[in-house]
Amino acid sequence: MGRTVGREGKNPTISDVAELAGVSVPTVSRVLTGAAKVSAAKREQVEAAIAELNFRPSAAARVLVSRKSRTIAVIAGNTSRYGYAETIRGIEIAARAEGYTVMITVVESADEDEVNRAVEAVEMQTLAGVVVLKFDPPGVAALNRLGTDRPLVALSGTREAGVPQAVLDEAAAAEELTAYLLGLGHRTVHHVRVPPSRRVDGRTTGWKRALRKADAPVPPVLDATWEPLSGVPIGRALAADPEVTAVFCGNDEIAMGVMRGIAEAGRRVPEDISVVGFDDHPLAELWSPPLTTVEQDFAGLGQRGFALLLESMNDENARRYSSERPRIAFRASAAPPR
Amino acid sequence: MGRTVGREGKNPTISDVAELAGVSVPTVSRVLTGAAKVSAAKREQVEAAIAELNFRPSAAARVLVSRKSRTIAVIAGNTSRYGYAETIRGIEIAARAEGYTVMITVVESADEDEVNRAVEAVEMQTLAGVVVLKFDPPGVAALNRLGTDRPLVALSGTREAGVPQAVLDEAAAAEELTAYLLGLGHRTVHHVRVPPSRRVDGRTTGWKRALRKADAPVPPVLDATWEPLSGVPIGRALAADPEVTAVFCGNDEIAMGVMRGIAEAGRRVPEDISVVGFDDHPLAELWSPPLTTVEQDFAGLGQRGFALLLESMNDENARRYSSERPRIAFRASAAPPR
DNA sequence: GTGAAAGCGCTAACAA
DNA sequence: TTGTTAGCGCTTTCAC
Repeated sequence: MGRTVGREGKNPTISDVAELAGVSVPTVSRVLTGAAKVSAAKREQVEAAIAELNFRPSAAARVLVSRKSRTIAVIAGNTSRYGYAETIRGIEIAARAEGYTVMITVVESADEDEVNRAVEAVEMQTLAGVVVLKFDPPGVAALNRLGTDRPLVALSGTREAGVPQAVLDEAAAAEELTAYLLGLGHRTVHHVRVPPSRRVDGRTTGWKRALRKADAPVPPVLDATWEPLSGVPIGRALAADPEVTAVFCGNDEIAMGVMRGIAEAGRRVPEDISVVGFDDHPLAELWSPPLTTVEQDFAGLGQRGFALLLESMNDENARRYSSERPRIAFRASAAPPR
Repeated sequence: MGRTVGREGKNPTISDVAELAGVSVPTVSRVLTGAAKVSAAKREQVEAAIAELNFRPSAAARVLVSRKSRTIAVIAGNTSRYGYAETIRGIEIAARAEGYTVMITVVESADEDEVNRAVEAVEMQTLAGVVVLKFDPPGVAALNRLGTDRPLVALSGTREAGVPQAVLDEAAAAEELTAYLLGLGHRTVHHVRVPPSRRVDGRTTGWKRALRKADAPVPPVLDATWEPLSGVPIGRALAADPEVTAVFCGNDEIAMGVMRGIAEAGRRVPEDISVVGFDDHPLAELWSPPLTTVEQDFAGLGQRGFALLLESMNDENARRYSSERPRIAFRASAAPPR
C-alpha cells in the first residue's frame, strides 16, 4: 500500500502518469496541451494521476520535439537603471499575461567578445522571440550580430529600418520641451547629454531642431556620464556663465546633479536658471523644486514591444513599428528668465 | 559546388557537423563539451565544420539528455524598484561570470493562484537552481510553495531556518543608525515603515531594540506604501508634532517624501527635525540636504546569493548562510536637536 | 581516442 | 476519440 508509482526519487514523467491513469502517453499529452479532444472520463483519470504524482511536464522535452517555446529573451546593456528596469518590467508584464517567460541577457559593452558571448547564449536557446533594448552601443551591437531567423523586436528612441521596432518619440518630445523653454523667453537653451547610443540621439536632435526653428544660437553640447554626480561640476560651470538661463538635461538624474552644482555655485533654480530633465523619474516630482521633465512611459514601451513580437510570431504582415509621443510634465524647475 | 551541407533552411544539427567533419556524432559532442579527449586533427576538422555551418548546439536537447542546465531562475515580487533591481543585477553578474543564464519570474501578489502560476512556471524548467527574493509577502509565499528538490537560495533581510540564505543584516544596521540619532541627543526616534514582508521586519526590529536599550520611549510606527509620495502627508503630520525631532524611514524614497512633507509644513531638516533613510539610493547623496542612510550593497547580496547557490550545487556540505553588515553613510540630514 | 547503440520526455503523424 | 510508431538533437554508455 502507498507505494509510489514511477521511479523512486525521480520526477514523474508523462509515462508514469499514463500508466497510473490507464491510458496511453499521447492521451496524457492531449490533456496537457488541450490540442485534441479527450473523453471526459479519461481526462478526469489523467488529471487525477497528474495531481497524485504532482507531475509537471518537462519544458526541455516539449521544446525539443515541438520546436516551440514559451520563453523570450531580452537583451539589454543594463537591468537596473531606471529606464531599462522599467522597460524590462513592461516586457515581463506583457509576456506573463500571455504565458511567456522572460530570460535576461546582459551585454556589458560593445566589445566584440562580449557581444558574441551574449548572442551565442541567446542563439543556443529555442525561443519564441527576442527583444533588444537598443538604448546604448552594446544594445546596438548585439542587434546587428543577431540572426534574423526568429522573431525579433528592437526597442529604442530613434527609428531605423530593418527590425520591427517600438519607440518613444524622444526627438519630438525634446523639441517640444526646448520650444517651451524658448517660449518662456529664454534666448537659447543649453544641453547636457547622457552617453548616446549612436551618432544620432533623439533628445539632442529634437533640442537642436527647436533651436534652429527658432533661430536661436546652438551652444556646444556638454557630456555627462550615466552617473548623477557627473552633473554637479557641469552645473557649477554652467552657473558661472551669465549667458546661461536654461538647461535641458538628457535625463532626470543628470538634471538633479546639475541643479546641485548650480546651487553650490550660489544660483537658484528656476529664478536664475531653469533646468529641465527627461524620463520623469519617480523622484522628479519630489525634488526641490519639482522637476519639469518628459514623461517617458518605459513600461508601456516594453509592453508595446512584446505586442509587436507577439504579432510577428503569428502574422506574416504584422506591424513593424509602434511609436508613442511622450508628454511633458510641467512643474516648477522652469520659469521665464528674469 | 557550394551546396550547403544539412537540411536547407533549418538550423544545422550536430549530425550535420559530424558529416561535414567526417567524424561520428559523439566526437563532435566531445569537442563541444570538452568532456573527453579528442585528437588534435579531428578537433580541428570539427571546429572548422562548426564555424562553416555556424552551428550552435540546442540547449533544449542538451538539457533533456544530460539533465543539467546552465540556467537559474530568479523569483521576485518586483524587478524595477531600486533594491530589487540591484539585487537582480548582482545575481546576473555573478551568474554570467560562471556561464549561467538568468530567467526572471515575477510574483505580483501572495495570492494563491498567482503564487502557484509562478511556482509551476519555474518547476517546469530544468534548472541549475533557484534564487528567491524574500523581500516581501509574494516572495515568502513563493518560497514556501517551492519544492526543495533542486538547489535553492533565499535572499532577504531577516534570518530564518530552512533554505540556505544570504542576508543583509538590516536589524543591526537599523539599530546602529537609531543609536546614532539617540547619541546625537534626541529623546527618541520616530519610525516610518515600508510594507513589511512578514510580522518581523529587520529595520523595525533594530530600531525598537536601540530604543529599548536606551530606555527611550517607543512611539507608534507609521506606515507608508512603496510610493515615495506616501511619505509626504506623514512628514506633514510629523512636523506638526513638536515632540518629533528625529525620524527613521524604512527607505530613502520614503525619507525624501517625508522631508518634502516637513518642508511643506514650514520646518527644516536637520535644524528642526533630523531624517534618516535606508538603502543609500543613488540620489540620496544628491538630495538637499544629503541624506544620512544605510549603504545596502544589494548587488553584493545578489552575488553572495549566487555564490551560495553555486556551492550547494557542487558541495553537499555547502555554507547555508552568508550575512553582511551594511555600513552607515553619515551625511547632513541628521544633526543634534536644538 | 573513437564509433555504434541507446534513450532523455515529450509531441506529431498516422492508423484504427 | 484513442493507441501505435517515430523521432526531436543531443549526451551517455559501452565496445573496440
